[in-house]
Amino acid sequence: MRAAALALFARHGFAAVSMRQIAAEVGVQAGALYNYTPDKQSLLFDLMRSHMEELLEALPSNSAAPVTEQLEEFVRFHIAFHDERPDLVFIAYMELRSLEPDNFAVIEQLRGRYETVLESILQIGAGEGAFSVGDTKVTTLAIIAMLTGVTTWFRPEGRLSLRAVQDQYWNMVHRMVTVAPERTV
Amino acid sequence: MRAAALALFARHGFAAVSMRQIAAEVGVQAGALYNYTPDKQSLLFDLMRSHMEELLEALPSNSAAPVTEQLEEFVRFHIAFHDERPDLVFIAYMELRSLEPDNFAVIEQLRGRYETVLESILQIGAGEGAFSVGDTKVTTLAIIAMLTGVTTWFRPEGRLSLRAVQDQYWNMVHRMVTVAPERTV
DNA sequence: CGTGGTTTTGAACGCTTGTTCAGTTAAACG
DNA sequence: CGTTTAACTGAACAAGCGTTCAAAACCACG
Repeated sequence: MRAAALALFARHGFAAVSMRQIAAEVGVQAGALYNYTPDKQSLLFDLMRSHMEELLEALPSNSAAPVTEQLEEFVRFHIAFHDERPDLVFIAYMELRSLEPDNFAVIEQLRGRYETVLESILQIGAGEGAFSVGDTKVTTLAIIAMLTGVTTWFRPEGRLSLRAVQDQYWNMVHRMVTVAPERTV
Repeated sequence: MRAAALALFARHGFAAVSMRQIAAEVGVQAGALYNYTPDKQSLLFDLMRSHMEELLEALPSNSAAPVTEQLEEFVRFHIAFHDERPDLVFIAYMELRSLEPDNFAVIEQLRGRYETVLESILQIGAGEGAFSVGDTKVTTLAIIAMLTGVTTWFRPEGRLSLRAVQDQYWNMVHRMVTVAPERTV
C-alpha cells in the first residue's frame, strides 16, 4: 500500500490522489486501507518521516577524514541515495505543504538536521582554509538545491551513468568551494 | 482573480484549492469566476504560460558581450526576476504535474527555450576556452536548479540583500565553470 | 470439519468538488 | 429617466471525496 501511495503521490500529488485510487492500485476496496493507516494524512507523513530518517541514518559521517573528502563523500552519497528513491525524494520536497502543521514541523526539523551536516563540513573547511566560501548557509542551500535537482532528470538508463553524474557534480561542488585562479580570461 | 488564485495555488497547491476558495478571496461567488476563465485548469495554465513568456521576454541576450559577462548577467537576472515573482516561480516548478498533457507540453517547451539560452552561453564559453565545463547539459541543469532554489528561502527583508545574494551566487557559478587552481590543500 | 480471529467487502454517511444557468443586480449610455 | 449590456448571485447538478461499519469472506489451527 505504501508503495502504491508513493507512486501515485509522486505522479499526481497528494491532494489529487484519492484513497479509492490507491486502493484500486493495490487491488482492494478503499475501506481495507484503513486497516493499515488511520487516515490519508498519516500515510503521507509516515512515508516522509521514514524517508528522512533513513536518509539521516545512511548519511556517512567520517569526521576523521579531511574535510575535502568529507564533502566529496556527502556529494556522492546525496546523489546515489536520492537516485535509489526518486519518488520519495520528490514527495519529500514537493508535499511539505500538504502536511498538517505538527507533521510539517517534524519533517522540517529532520531536514534541518541534514542541512546542518553539510553546513558543518563547510564551516570546518572554511576554518581550516581548505574551502573558500562566502556565507556558509547560502552555500549549503545552493549545493543541496543543485544536488537535489539531479532527480528531476536523471535516469539510470540514460546517457550518463550514475558514476559520471557523481563525478561531474563533485567537480562542480569542489570548484564552488575552492578559490578561483587569479587570471584574466 | 488571477492574483488570488496564484497566492492560493502557491500556498496550498493547485489540487487542494477549490474555486469557492478563490472566489471567497476575491469576494465573490464561485459562479462569477467563470466570466473570466473557462475552467480551473485554464486558470493555472494561463498563469504559467504568461509567466514563462514574460521570463523569456525579459531575459537579456547581449550576445556581443564576453561570455563571462553574459553568464554573470544571466545569473543576476534569474535571481532578480524570480525574486519579484516568488509565487509564480513556485507554481511554475511545482504544478507541472497538475497540467493536462497538452498544456504541459507547451510549458515544457517554453522552459526548454530558457534552458537553451544558458546552455548556449556555456557552450560558446567552453569553445572559446573561457569556461571549463564537463557536460554542458548537466552544468546547465545544475546551475538552474541552484539558482531556482533561492526562491525557497530568500526574503527581501532577511539577513542578506538581493545584491549580496546575487554576488554570492555569481561567485559560485563563476568558480563552477572555471578551472580550479592546481594546488594541494 | 469446525471454530476463532483477521481481512475485506460494499454500502452508506455527510460533505465538497467543478461547473451551469435562470434570475437578480449593477453600471453605462443616450 | 429608460434602456441596454455586463456582472453577479444562489441554487442546483452529478460526481467524487475521506471515512465508518455491519456483514461476508478468508485463513490457520485443532
